[in-house]
Amino acid sequence: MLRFAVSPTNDLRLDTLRIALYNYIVARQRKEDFIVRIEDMDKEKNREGMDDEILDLLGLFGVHGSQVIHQSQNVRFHSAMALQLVHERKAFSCFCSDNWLANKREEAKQAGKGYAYDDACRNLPAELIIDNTNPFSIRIIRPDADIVIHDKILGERSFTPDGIDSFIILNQNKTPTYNFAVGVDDMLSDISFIIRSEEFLEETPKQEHVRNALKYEKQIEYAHLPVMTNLDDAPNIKELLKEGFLPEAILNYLVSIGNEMPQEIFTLEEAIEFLDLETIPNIPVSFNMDALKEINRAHLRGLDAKELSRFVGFADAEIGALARVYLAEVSTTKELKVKIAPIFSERNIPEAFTRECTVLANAIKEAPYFDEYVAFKDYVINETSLEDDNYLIALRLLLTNATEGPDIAEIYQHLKNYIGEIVK
RNA sequence: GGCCCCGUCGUCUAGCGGUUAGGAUCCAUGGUUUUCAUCCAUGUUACAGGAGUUCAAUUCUCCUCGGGGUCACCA
Repeated sequence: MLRFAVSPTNDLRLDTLRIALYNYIVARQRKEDFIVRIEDMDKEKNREGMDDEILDLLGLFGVHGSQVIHQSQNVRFHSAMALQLVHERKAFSCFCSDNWLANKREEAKQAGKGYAYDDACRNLPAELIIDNTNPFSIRIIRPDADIVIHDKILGERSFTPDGIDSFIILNQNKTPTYNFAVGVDDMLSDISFIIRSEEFLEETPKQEHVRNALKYEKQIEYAHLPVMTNLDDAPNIKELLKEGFLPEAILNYLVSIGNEMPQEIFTLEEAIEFLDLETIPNIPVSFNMDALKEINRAHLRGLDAKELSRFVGFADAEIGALARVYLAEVSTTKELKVKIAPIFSERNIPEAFTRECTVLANAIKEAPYFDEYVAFKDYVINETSLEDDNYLIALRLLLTNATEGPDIAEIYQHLKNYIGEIVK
């Protein structure tokens, strides 16, 4: 069982989607189930409806969970297991105040050392606990030996007890903390393989520690993907879709970034066939709009002509083929629309070309049908006896409503049946 | 600051002890296309720095410098 865990507090980001895709792809490779877990423990930050929005977006990318779990539904299990740990003296009540802990942290910083809780409350006598009316949290007792993680990408990593620390598993209000909830939930869902961003690497041994304390024996496999940087001013998924990027192109980009695949352009099904976590180098990746555009362009080129035409507001294979010609210079459906729409709109002829255009238009209206551009061009030139380069620009203006663009002969091939419509 | 990771053309990268250090892109030049663009050809450009180990280091080790991550009663 693999899972994608996401909190419904913010719009789905590219790096988060990347993690979802990897988990889904590997689940399919291993022929295991895949679930989505909504980590909705922070009631303050949760955004209404965000969970459904995220699920809808995942669906666009072909990612479907066999079930959707809301973490908040598991709180009774979290509480029960925390209680069990307290009974077994693997966890203890901590009465340390926020201020006091903050001071400790500051002291450690001044001393140039890493901070770890000093276990001050670990061995409080029972009577001190019973009589204490102060609020308290529950901490799990730190492990007494290093915890070693075997990672498909990073290899073997070990973590010291100090680094793992006697961390809090239940807040003062007795809600479970992140690492405890996640550690328990992955156990409850029988998760076998976890792929996540390397920025969460330090959390992994803590969650392992929780499961060890609960005597859970199944070994979960890990792959920590190199972090994706440069995302602060990168567009989010919804914006990219609006800009005219295809989901399959975004998927292609996110799976190929920092990961040498046997071919540059691939589909989800091909990714399932080719992806090999073991060959991913441990190097941070950064978002690159140009690379994404290039991949989007390739996916648009691969579309069936009629399908492509729908993205620019038509349902006509010929116009789709025309749009494909324009992919030489643009890379999103939105940009494509900007190129195609004027062709079928009223002409906007610059002053300098009005004479040529009028003459040419009259000739074209009288012209018979020509299958080839060269014959068409020779005919109208001959009829109008215009000279020098200007007539070419004028002709382009009449045909496309623009002074520049791709090879006009190629454009004519797809436009020749519409000449009567567009040259008036 | 502690701990961890990373450093190859301007950019994205291949490389896993012996390579003329390869590709893509950008840039420049030439050519095709009676315009622009496309397309084709050619060319310039890189192992962060310093010590080791070795017959041999871009590759292994250490140090310096640079970049990133992480150190919550948030998830």
